[in-house]
Amino acid sequence: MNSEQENNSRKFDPTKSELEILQVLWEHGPSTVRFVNDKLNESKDVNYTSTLKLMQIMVEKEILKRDESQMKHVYIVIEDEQLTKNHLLNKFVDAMYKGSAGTLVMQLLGNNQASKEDIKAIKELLNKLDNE
Amino acid sequence: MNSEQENNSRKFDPTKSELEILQVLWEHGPSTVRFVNDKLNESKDVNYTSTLKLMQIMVEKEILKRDESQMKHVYIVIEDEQLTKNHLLNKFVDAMYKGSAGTLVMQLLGNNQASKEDIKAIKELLNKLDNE
DNA sequence: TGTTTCGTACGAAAATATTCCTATGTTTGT
DNA sequence: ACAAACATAGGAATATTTTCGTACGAAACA
Repeated sequence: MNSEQENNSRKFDPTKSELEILQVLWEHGPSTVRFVNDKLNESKDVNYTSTLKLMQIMVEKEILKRDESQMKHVYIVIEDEQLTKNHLLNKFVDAMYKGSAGTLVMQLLGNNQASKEDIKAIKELLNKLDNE
Repeated sequence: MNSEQENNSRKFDPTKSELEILQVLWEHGPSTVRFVNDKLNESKDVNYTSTLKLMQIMVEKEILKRDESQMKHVYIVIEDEQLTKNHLLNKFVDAMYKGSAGTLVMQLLGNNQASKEDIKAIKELLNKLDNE
């Protein structure tokens, strides 16, 4: 169905690198640059000041805010994780499936990209939706 | 479930603009630059030679091939649409939901982003999967 | 045939995104 | 107090993506 719920969320389009940072923050909550950088370095090679710079830019863009009360600033995601993911998901569905969520799910289910547990959970959710 | 089926498809990562072009070609089949550019101009403002350049680059990258037998070259998508979408979907799921397709579907279903028809179709597909 | 229109090729400019160097100050430990 | 380790700030260098100006040949047509 349509997914153009053009929510209040302002046009927010994290770049690839910004998304990597967001993922760390989503997973671990408010963090210092050092922590985020260490996490990033588990999978790629990036200099501390690069991460710092990026996070500073994200503050400017109001993607993050930070607590400067300590010397080691703590960065916090501003928009709720689910809201952001929702927004990105909608964008993705619109772009790739012309807004048809059903088509996407079809593809997901039809290509064995969902586990047994996934499928079970989905069925339960569907049942729950039925009873409403 | 994991969705790292690292398929044969080479690492293919269309940029934003490239994706817009792919969408036109997916929807309308092999097309000339003129046609694609006109389509793009329905929603944004872009110069003919910009689109041309982009499509030429996509040929270099082997995202597109082209038929030069006519003066007006006809551009054709190389990789199958579904394969590409699959690949992008996997990437998206991995990035946003740590590879859990179920989580994504949850979000989709849980947020009224799926229509009644979508839901019906999904149920049917689930039943079909059951009977296999 | 001359001119206008439409096509491709190519390089360079402009806009974005990413990385990191350098300066400078704070904390930690000896 | 001094050195080493660590923090931020900011600008510059790179890399990538996107846009478009210019050149030039083919087609359309008056």
